[in-house]
Amino acid sequence: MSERSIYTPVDAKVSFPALEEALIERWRDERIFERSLEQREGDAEWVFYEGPPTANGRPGLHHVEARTFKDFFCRFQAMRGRYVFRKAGWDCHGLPVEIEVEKELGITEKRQIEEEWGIEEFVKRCRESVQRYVGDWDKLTERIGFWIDLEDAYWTMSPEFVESVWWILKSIWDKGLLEEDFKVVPYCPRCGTALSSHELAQPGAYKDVHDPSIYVRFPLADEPDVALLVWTTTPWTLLSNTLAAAGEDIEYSKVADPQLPGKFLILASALTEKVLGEDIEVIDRFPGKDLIGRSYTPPFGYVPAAEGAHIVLAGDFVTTTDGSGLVHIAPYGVDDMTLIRGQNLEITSTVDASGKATVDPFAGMWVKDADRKIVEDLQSRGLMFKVEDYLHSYPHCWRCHTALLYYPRKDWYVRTSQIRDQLQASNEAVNWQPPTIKYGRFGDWLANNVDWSLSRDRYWGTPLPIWRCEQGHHTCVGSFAELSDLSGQDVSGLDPHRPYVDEIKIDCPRCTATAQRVPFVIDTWFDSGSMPFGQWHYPFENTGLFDKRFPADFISEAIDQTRGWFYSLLAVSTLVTGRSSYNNVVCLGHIVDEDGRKMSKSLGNVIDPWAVCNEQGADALRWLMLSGGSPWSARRVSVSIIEESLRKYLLTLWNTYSFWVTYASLEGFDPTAQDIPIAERPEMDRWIAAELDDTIRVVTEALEDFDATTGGKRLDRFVDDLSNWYVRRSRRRFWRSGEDRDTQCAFQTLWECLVTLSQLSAPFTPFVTDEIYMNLMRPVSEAPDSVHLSDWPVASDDRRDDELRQRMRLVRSLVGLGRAARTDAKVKVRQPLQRALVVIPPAEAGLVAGLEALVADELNVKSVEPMTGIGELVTYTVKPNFKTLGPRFGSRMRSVAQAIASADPEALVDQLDNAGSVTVEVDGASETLTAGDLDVRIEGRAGFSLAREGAYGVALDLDITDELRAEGTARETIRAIQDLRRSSGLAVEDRIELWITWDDAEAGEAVRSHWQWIAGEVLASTTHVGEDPLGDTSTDHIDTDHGRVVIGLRRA
RNA sequence: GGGCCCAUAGCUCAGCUCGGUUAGAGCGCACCCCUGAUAAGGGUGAGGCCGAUGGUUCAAGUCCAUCUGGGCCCA
Repeated sequence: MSERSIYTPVDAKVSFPALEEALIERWRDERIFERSLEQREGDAEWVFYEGPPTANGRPGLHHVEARTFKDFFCRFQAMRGRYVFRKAGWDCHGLPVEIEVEKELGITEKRQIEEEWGIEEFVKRCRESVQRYVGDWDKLTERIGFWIDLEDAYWTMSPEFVESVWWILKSIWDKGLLEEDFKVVPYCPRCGTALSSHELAQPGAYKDVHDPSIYVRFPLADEPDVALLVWTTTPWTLLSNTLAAAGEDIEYSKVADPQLPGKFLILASALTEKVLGEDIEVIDRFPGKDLIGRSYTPPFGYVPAAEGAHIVLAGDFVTTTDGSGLVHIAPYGVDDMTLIRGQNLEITSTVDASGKATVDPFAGMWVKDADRKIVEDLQSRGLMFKVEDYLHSYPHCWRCHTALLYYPRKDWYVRTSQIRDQLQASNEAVNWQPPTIKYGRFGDWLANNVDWSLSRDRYWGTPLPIWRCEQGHHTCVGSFAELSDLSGQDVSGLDPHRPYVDEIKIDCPRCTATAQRVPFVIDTWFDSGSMPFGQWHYPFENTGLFDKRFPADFISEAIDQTRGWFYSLLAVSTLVTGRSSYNNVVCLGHIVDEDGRKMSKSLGNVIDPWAVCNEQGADALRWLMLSGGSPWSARRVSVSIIEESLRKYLLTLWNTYSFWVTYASLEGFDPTAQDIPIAERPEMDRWIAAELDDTIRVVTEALEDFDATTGGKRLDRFVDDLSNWYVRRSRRRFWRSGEDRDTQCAFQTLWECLVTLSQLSAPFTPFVTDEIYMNLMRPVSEAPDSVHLSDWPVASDDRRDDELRQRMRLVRSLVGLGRAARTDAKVKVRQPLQRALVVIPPAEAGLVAGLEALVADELNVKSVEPMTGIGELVTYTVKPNFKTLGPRFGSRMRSVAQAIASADPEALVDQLDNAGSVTVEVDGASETLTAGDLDVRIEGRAGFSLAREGAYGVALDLDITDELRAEGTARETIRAIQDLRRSSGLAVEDRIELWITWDDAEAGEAVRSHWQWIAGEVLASTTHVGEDPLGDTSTDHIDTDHGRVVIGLRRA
């Protein structure tokens, strides 16, 4: 290494994990994140909202995915000059937390909480539970380079956050949209609470289960020999059978009961065969409306006989896809409840809140257990027609996996269905990524919006701030100050959770009776949906900050949040402000394993993010997430896929960087010493600069558009161009003397590319890019202390050169053809050849001008010449260009194609070359076609080896003269010496003493005649031509075309 | 039962918005090359009736319909 080196030597065998950890230290020590914010203070804000995770478990790979995307766009916008405030947040409340604590305490039934532990202790443990893993989250967040303010995170359990939620609820109350109502809700009997519809939308909620499928006889009251054949899969609901429903437009049949001679059954005609088999004696057929209003005898007597009960009603939900076309109605279904209400009937429930039957002889039995008893009971009374097994998908509690019951309860609702239009209007203003979700999954959800079931009969949550007096008056409290006023005591220091808040009594403002808080807490999704307000304790504090940072420019979560956070955010802010709280949302797919299966502990296919960070590094993981395929489709992740992402991009980038630093150190190059304008640099430099410029344009546009993949793909291609074409072609330019202007251009160009590339890649792979940027920029005094403090690169017309890019594309495809020709002829590149003959359409011939030397060098030929006398070597095919001719000729296209096919191709090509256009006869009319209308292709004539593609071709002159063969031998010798240098452990800049002998005169002549060249290439300062190597040298030999050559060398 | 997404090389995925007659990458595989980035790098090649069937069109991987298989969501 030169003493003049100003760059830190680069280890080609880099350990990315170690490098990343060192950078985390540096960023922390030098406050890089804080400074990245400080330097943008006062600039236009770009607002990000963090969807708060529940930190009561360790973060997994899917969390890394979401956090990578969040970080990515924020970093990009920050480099673009925006002030991007990033406040972390934690979702603290809710059933998941309670379940976790229940497990810890060994609680299996809800009542144990109050009876055995007490609410105070239980809630205290919930609070501890959500704090337990925050340290793990913080560590991983830092490790993957997610820059977010963890110090000043919002916690949904903080009194300030709770107060903001109260304020929101009060404003909804004031609009008359917060009400108590009787509704059928999915209810978890184990957790003892109703579940919201978006809790039902959680992954894993629906599971296939086996239930009994039973057909029961409901004898008609006035015709006891005839029974309605009623179908249900929940026998326990028969205990409170209230009504039956039929489809008005469905045809029904009266058939002989195959089990009871002399009796009859009624069921839908379409289902008779399915239910009864083939031997059916049909007595009568009639439309469903004939059944409406008829009375029947219910299977049980628990529901009191009343006017309007136990009759058949019309139900538009009745279908003939399953069952019998006759549906039993009990208050355990949404449709059911509507019918029962319509009859003004009392609701009779035979099941209690823990899912146990309340009527003898079934009292105390868990309903699913009671099913069997009920079936037996019906059988003994001759009412049971048939019992089958029914496999269907049924909702379960997403946390405790208990099968849910649909249960009528009094609960508190937010009347979101009344503002459905507003919700849809809010959504209208949101930009969704991918766009299909906007009117698809999410739009449908809004269009079918149902009221938000808000209250939860639980302990750990934001308490519903509604106080009820003995008269039944309700008072909604919107702040702690208001509660202090109403209660006559200062509650400002109070923990606003159960059980403390339950002890605060107020005087009812309407009747002065004592009022007590209703015992509910609220759906935790309402908390997270309130974070735009709650994170600032709005409107009690920070109103200025809120105004500046509402709505968000960007949020991102996985697709399962469509009905979770994406909905709760939109709904809460629409309720409060009338608009959406986010403008852009990037929706991510799930992480699945290599085989497309979900990652789960039971399958043992979970990838631990820490293991990946320690083995491959966070950059590799981030790069894969951001650049590998559509983010919203399920993403297959495996260790080998991550390793591939590492090798393909990061290592190539690193090698290129390492190459530059190695030679810049050797040559003592200073990128700031001299600035040669782009226009004055060689074509190769102008080409890569043009590619760089295009990359800036494409990446910037893609990232502005929330499209990480397109940006990543462009960077990937640029790195490939840079490493595998620019550096490969320019290598020698880096090892001449430092004064040479061409060398200066090369160093400068590659330096610029690497610096800009490090900036463009910085949001993707923040670690390695900072390492590269810093080492390259260190000599530049005014450079910022991190790539993340630098400004995003701007495209420039100085660098832009689309024509040069096109020319290089052409050259590279000619080189590819030349290589194919060599492979075909089995002549290795090391053997020089005299000529390459190229075929290019005349219109494009000019494009190659000036780049022939490049092609020649790459193909190791002495010259590149246009092929003449082509006619003898190739045949032409001329095809129509359908893209231009199709629209012009429409249905006549077929005739045009025929005319072209039947014309003589050589003549057409001649005409084109001479006149620039051709004339063909189409259906009697003359049509003029230009070069663009025709697609000319060539084929090699038989017996001549030619690599060709479309209208391009390359042929090689395979005549190897003695001279060429000698040069090939010399080259072979050089390669062998270089090999020996390396295997002897010499450094690239070491000079050597070289011995060389041979046992063949021709080989000797080949070596002698190229001796200067050989010695120069291998840095031989002392040479012994024709002498046997001494004993202490490294030796090797090569078998050339001529004969054996022996070489020996040692450090000079 | 309804809605949405997906189906392209052995594997992982582009391309489909806006139809054009020769469908692209990477991995893997075969063969080969390069050697002053070297426990790296590169090239060439084989490998596809673009899930199936109909339809629209001069022309369909691309648009439409139906179906099959997989996934997600809802009832």
